[in-house]
Amino acid sequence: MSSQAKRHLITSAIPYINGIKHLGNLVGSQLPADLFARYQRARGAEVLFLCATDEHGTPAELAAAKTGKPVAEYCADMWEVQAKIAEGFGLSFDHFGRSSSPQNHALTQHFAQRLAEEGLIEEIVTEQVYSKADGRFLPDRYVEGTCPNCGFDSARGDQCDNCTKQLDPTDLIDARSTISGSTDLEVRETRHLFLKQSKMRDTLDNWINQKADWPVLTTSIAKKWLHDGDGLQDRGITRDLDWGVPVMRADGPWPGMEGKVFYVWFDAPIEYIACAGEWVEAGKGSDWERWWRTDKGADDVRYTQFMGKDNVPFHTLSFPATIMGSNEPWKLVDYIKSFNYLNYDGGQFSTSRGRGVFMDQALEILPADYWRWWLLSNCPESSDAEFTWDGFQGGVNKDLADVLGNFISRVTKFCNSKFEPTIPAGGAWGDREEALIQELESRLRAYEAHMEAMEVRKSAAELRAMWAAGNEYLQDVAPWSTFKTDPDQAAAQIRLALNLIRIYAVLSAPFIPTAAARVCADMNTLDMAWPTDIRTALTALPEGHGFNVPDVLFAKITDDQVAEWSERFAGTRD
RNA sequence: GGCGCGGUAGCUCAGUUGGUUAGAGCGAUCGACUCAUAAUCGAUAGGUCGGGAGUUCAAGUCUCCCCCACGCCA
Repeated sequence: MSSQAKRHLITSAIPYINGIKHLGNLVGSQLPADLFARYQRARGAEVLFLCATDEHGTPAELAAAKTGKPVAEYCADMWEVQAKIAEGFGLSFDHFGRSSSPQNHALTQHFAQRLAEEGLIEEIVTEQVYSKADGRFLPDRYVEGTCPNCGFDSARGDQCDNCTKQLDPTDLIDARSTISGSTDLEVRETRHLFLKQSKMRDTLDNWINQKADWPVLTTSIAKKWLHDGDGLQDRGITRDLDWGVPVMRADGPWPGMEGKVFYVWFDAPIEYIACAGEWVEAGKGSDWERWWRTDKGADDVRYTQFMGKDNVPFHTLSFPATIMGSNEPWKLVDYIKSFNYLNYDGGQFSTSRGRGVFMDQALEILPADYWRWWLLSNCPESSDAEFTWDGFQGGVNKDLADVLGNFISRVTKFCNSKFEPTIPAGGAWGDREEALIQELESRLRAYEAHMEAMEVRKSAAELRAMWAAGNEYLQDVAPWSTFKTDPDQAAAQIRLALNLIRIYAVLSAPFIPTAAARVCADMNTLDMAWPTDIRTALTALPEGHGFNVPDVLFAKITDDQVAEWSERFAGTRD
């Protein structure tokens, strides 16, 4: 890749503060983003990898109320929880921020003012359901009642789940608040700010049309929203809530907007930028504008976003509309990598039903690398993917335990028993070694190209093939046989194999960082240099270099465990 | 209902701008080896590429219709 960028800004879709995410959420954004960030760092690029919690909105308020905590405290606590779990999965964020940060408040208000100055904000009076008992306006989906169409008694204000008819809250018969159950509701007028996305439509359309190299999933969703029906619609960017960024201009109050906050979809993506400011405030960096302002050094940055398909409209349209509409030199995204959904054993993961494996539970039962490997090597790239316990057990046991783990085990133990726990001297390479080098060189180039292109599954397959090549080599040259007649030749063979272990650790680290670090520790080396030239890299550990014979690197998942876990995580199915 | 993504070996999936006998991993069967986490390596079997029509010298790969699954509908 001659055009390889040297500076990478990478963001993962920011998870909502309300609760712990499941494996489908993880594999749809944070995990592949981490893979890419780790790979780029390993290749020597300068990387700023950012993520945060998305904290505003009604669901957070309600979740906090349920726990009896003030919403700010609830969010602070849940941020801790999510940050700790992210750390457990080895997600190497340079900073894990919060959309409720002062930086985001300031930037959100700044963008709103800029958009207003550019004529892209319109004030519109709308009608909203107000609950006197709750003392608040209710979002459509928090109003329930009987569907006027089919008679279903739990139809929501936005749609009836029974007959799928789209509704207006005022259509409902015997409407009630889902928060308190109160039927003391009334329709009140309220004034809100709308972002005039429709004025940006042609600009966005032209921009998307230039992105021929983006995943079809990304562009098809964007184009659908641009061209479907009447085209891109203006969107309300404010709400009648307490918890959020107050609707103000950067330089003062916004008359008529007192007591209102910006809607979560407006402030959440701005947190990508604000997070860089938090990164500086946390003392981890010194100049965030160098990453985000093309007039201040960010013109050579390549910015890549990772997200699930449900987030694509915001990232292809709404957020770019905010950025472009500001008419300021902010860095626009260069590439949007989007993912489909991961299903759980024939159905969807379900938070409400406790169906499927959630991030905290996953870490309780197995090391992060097991999940990282399987999720990434089976990630929902071209279509929805399926998690099954059989598939997970088979994949992990075969790839990690048998192919990689056992290779390390057989090589180190053989060396230890026939020689010493030291890289043995003697012998020389021949044709078989040359053939192996050729194969690895060729596979490594393919691996690099796939990683650069964020072809996650293909990258994993290529990496695995490199692991397998080591086993093929060993089987061919059979050092256990050559040792009997020509110990020097066996020494040369096992010396190569021991060096291969270090190379595998380096190449595999983006996928399985913890195991890779452990292997390097066992091999007694700090040399994590990318093996650009395989031939040279195969001599990195010199003759006489001592190592520790490692314990089992990946214990296998047993049938009993699978039986127990499939029962435990099945949830309450109907 | 509209739109979107798919429907390729038992399973999970690759298949570039249409071009010789449709590929991989797992699983299965057989064999080799015995250093290793009963691991590894090799070989074999297995597909009328959802169905139908069409364009073309040539279609999994383009066009139209239909069927099925999943998702979205602000």
